[in-house]
Amino acid sequence: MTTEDRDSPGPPGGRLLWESRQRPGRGPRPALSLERIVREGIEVADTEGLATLSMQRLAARLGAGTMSLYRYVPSKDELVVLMFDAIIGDPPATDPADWRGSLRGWALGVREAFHRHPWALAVAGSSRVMGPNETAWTEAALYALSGTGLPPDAMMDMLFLVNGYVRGAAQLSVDPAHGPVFDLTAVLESERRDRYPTLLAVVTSDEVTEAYDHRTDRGFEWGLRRVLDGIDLFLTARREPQE
Amino acid sequence: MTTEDRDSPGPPGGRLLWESRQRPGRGPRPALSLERIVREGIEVADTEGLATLSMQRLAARLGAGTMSLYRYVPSKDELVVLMFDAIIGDPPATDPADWRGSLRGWALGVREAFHRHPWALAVAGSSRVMGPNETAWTEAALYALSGTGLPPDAMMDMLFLVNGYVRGAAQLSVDPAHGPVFDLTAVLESERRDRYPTLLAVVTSDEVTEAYDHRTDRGFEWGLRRVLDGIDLFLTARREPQE
DNA sequence: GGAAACTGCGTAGGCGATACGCGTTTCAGG
DNA sequence: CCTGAAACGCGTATCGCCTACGCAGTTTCC
Repeated sequence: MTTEDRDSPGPPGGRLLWESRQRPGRGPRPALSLERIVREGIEVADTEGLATLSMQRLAARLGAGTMSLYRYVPSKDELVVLMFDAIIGDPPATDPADWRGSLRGWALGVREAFHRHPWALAVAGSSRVMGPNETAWTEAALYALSGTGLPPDAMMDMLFLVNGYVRGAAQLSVDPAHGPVFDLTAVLESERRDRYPTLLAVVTSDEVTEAYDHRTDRGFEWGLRRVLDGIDLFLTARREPQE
Repeated sequence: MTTEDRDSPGPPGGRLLWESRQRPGRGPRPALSLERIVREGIEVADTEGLATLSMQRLAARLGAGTMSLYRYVPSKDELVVLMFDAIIGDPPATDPADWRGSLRGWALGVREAFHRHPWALAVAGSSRVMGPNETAWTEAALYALSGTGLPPDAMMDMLFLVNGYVRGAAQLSVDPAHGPVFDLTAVLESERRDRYPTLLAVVTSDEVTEAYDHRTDRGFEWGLRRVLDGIDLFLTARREPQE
């Protein structure tokens, strides 16, 4: 991380996320717009990484002075949060009658967003105000679960479980810095390599079944199926108390 | 993240992680040691967050000049990676005859480390060279799975699944900035709150079953059990091909 | 025809990482 | 011993970044 971690004492206000902005009549017409700034920020983060995103570079790209951006955004952190909510977008439709299919689509949607915008993973990991879109995703997942008859906190937990898997798996298969996720060269060259016999056997094995590759959608879905199976088992057992 | 996301173009070299360091005879005795610097860095990150960790502050704490640290560490990024491998420590013992119990202990161990050192989550999410300890954890998990008879890549996948859940769940229950993980006040005060009926019903519900609380070990284990159940189901089905 | 409400943005302050080089310490080899 | 090479501590300086402040120009309202 290069320290990209923005973790300030308190999360940003999020006023821009939730309050409706209206332009007052007075004053010159703004040359930029919040939307354009956010869009360009996403573009930079996508192509060159979040770490290289600076207010000066962003302003230059927009043909504006650095400080002009601060007429639209109170701070860089707030901008990043806005970028995050923007790329998350709208959740897919979910159906309480089909929690499994709904959660599957939901999970694939989250994963896709993280794959398209690797920097978003780091943002998701920071404490922040949830934006309208992210909240809508939460709502969609809970709605999908609302047909299961689970108590509220158990629903929340299902969400944590699925969300946890999606995030973790994405983190392992997405590289924020456009490099290899697992760099094992150091291990292989180390004189201590015999401390890791199983790992070396696995890594050097020629036997590669594509179905399991987590960098592919199929690999991701394979793991997701295990998670949903686990949930299913729980729900079934719950419906039929003693067998 | 406040941007904690340190994502530079390439991961740090990791020489210090893997190469055995030996002090040459020449020159004055070092006043500091790599161990002491790493330890103090962890201390700062634990108590004040990774974002507040700067080379100057760290040096001051150690009673040294800022640039003295660079005699021990090539860059701050490398230091952070060393800190990560240090806090991960040694994995618990695992047993191929009991993959489930082993993976459970493994997962709890990872979770505990992340809870003790919240900043480590951000580091784990960045691309980096795996250190000896982290590699040992990987080895331990694969060793636990080596008794299942799965092909190598399927073992890797199991590891991804469990690791994914652990990371994701930790991320959701650990706050890197010592604040509330979910800040819903903005949602509740928003005029758009009726867009999230299920969420609001769940959140405002009085019904709280502690068993599901993911911030507790019990809640975490509850989700973990679903994951392991899913794996178990897969292994069983695999052993009995057509029922 | 002001005054008020905005706008763009130059300037400057403060902090952080770290390259460079100097003076000093220590030891190996003569 | 003595001397030069190897290491060490660290002051200085550069560069990049976020952002507070304030000014000058613009538009609208009364």
